Amino acid sequence: MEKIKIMIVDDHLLFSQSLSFLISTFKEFEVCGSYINGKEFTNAVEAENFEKPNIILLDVNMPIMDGIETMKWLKQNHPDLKVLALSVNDDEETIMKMITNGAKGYLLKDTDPKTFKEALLEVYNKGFYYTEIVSGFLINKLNQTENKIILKEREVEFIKLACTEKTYKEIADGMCLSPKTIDGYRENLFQKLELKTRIGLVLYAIKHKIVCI
Amino acid sequence: MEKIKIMIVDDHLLFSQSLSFLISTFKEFEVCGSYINGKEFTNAVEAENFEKPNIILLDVNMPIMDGIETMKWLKQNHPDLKVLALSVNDDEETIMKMITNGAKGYLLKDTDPKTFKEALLEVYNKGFYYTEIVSGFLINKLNQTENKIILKEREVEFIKLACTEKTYKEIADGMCLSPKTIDGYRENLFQKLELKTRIGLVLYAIKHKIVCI
DNA sequence: GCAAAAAAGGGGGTTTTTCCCCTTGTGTAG
DNA sequence: CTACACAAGGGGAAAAACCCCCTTTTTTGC
Repeated sequence: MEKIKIMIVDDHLLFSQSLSFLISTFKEFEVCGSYINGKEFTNAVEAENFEKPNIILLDVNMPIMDGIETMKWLKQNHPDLKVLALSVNDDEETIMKMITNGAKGYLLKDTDPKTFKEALLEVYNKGFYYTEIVSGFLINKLNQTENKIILKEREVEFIKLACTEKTYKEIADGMCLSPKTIDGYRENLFQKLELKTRIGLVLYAIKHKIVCI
Repeated sequence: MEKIKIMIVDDHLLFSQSLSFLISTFKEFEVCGSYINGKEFTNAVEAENFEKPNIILLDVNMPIMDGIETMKWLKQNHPDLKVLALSVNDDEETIMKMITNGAKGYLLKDTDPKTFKEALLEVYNKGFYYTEIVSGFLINKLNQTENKIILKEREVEFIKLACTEKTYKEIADGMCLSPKTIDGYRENLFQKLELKTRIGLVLYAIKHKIVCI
């Protein structure tokens, strides 16, 4: 019987190499490659001699090209490749981004090896594996009546500058706009995000990873 | 030849179990136990039938009782146990906290298995293993001429409130102080932390984990 | 294809908050 | 005795926040 081929994309070498050993103890699977970030992985996919794995284990937090970017790229270029996301992040936003970009499942790294193996088998056989946490999020996404907040590029730019010690005047200069326009951006965002002060905006930005500190 | 006994404390089951396999491929070592947080580990240490490992691999980010707390407990109760910290965090504060509390080394999880094995051997033989990143921090700690910033309890209280949408007047009410006293706290902190605005204070607080978001 | 709507940029003016400097009283530890 | 942290306050300038208003372009809905 031919083994199911697994590929690992994770920047934590200690983890990916160790995980290889764990997988090698499962008789149904074998690891056919591992990469330390999305860039290395996508480059490999583009190579001539690339042999498709059955499942890709994709980490979310990676340098250079992270899991979400990689997922987007795969959606565009190789939507047939099956990805099981593997991460420590359990926040809704990250999980939903991975799922909506085509990940077939999302496992936390504190999953026990038995469940992990089950997930691999399900992804291979049924095509997906959704844990309770993921399906929970999917359900209340449906009940949310599509009220998701979309920030425009220019707004994001403004938010990033608002998360510094700059005054609004300085921000205006930085964005080549009149301070009055900046005034408008602020008012708009305060209303849209239900905030009252710039402090709130900063907290919102950090919470939603618009800026990283 | 008797093998060197390794104990793993990490909440990421997938990682700790996988790491066990990796270690089992090293002929000099064997894993003699693993725990999913500091509490489980310290309980085990207290147990009658506890057999001391030669090296403890300790994760920093864990629920219930994290690496730093565990390190403090070990320093108090079992300073003879050798700990090699293993984490994804590479910020100076975390690393220094682990080292000053007695960790014999601090490895990042993106270390390659070869270096990892070297580190284990060095900790066992020489008693410590400091990577460049750690010794770098140690050196500029020495050059810092002990100017570390100590925040008083009341100041921390103020900072926490400053990281909300409250006005200074509301903060004053919350702390049962005059707004003018609050003014003093702010001025003091701005000078002490080299900040100019409340935004800066918020960013500082988040960066130094005074508040969590 | 055209109107309506939404997005992007700007203006004037007011109130509130923030920020900064400087002073005063009060315990208290050296 | 005095230096020092802590609490409180005054005055004033500068930002920030909050109003209502305007034009122009781009997008979108029949």
